[in-house]
Amino acid sequence: MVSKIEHNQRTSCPIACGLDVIGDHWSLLIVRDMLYLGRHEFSEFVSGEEGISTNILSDRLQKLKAQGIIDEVTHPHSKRRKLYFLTPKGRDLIHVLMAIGEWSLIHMPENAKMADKIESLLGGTKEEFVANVLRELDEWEAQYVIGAAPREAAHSAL
Amino acid sequence: MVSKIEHNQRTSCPIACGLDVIGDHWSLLIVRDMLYLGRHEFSEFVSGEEGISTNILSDRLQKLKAQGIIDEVTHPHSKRRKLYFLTPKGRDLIHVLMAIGEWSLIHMPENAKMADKIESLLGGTKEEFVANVLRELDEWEAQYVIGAAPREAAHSAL
DNA sequence: TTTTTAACTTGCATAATGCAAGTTAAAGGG
DNA sequence: CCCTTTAACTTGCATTATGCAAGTTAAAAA
Repeated sequence: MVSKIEHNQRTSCPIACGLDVIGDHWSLLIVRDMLYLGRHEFSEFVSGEEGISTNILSDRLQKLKAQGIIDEVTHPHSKRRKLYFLTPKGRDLIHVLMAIGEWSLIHMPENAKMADKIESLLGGTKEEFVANVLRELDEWEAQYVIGAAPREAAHSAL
Repeated sequence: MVSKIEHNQRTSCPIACGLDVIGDHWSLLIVRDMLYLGRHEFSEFVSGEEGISTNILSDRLQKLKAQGIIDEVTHPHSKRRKLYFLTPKGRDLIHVLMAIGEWSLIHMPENAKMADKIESLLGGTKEEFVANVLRELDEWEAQYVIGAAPREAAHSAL
């Protein structure tokens, strides 16, 4: 697979294509931060407990933006701060993250435990959980992202 | 995240835990080969169009086995050949692969196209597709893996 | 017995990562 | 206005992972 820098697909396989974009250790953790943990700023990602270093974070944010997975606006209170948020394409990664989380909880229960923040969102069914997460994002975006209309899930195919 | 060699968890987050095990470029492609493409031998993985090199393949097979995601038996026709197959834990990664594939087909349609082999398995609903894939694996295992009873999916939680 | 072949190793060059220490420009405070 | 702080990056450099080609080993085939 080699360099994710160039984002040149090696194969037309959907799985290989997807992995070329999100198949590294940090990208999906950043998406997780935005999706589940309410993080939106550079400093919030840095202070996550996995300890990403600033050069890698900077690099990944750039690549995720280039791929249309995230976007950014300047913080309303300060021009030197940025607020990152998921595009519809990025939001749809929730299904990938759910699958990974579910797999870990089932097959590595001794290691994996749910964060309190996430557990509190667990209302009932998986669908309700997804809806809760996306609604939270909508509310946040309505407040911070200018001109952001409530988004609808793109999901339907396959 | 650093070394996947030591498999030491950095976090109890299910997503981070999962990514520690399968969050590299090659592991999920190997699982894909076994799950969707009917590949079971070292040489078959090597000849895949993504072009994994033999040292990496050797390393990943070892790690996947150590994680209980795959297992191996010696080929019935030859003691120097091995047949690799997915454990129930490995099979359950089908949900992760489905999510990634689906995401790619929706959000990167210009790059991602389904393999013929996979397309032919697409009967109707997603559930039927999963069932078809798993049934194929059962049939293969019944033939090659001694003492392998038909497995049932572990999926239910979350 | 000699030659193939499958499945690995090994060595070495290149690329990606981690870590610490800058850098730059906006905010805030006096 | 000037000095300090801070957010978001860069840069340099050591460490680690990856890619590639060339072995190695032991079982099969000829």
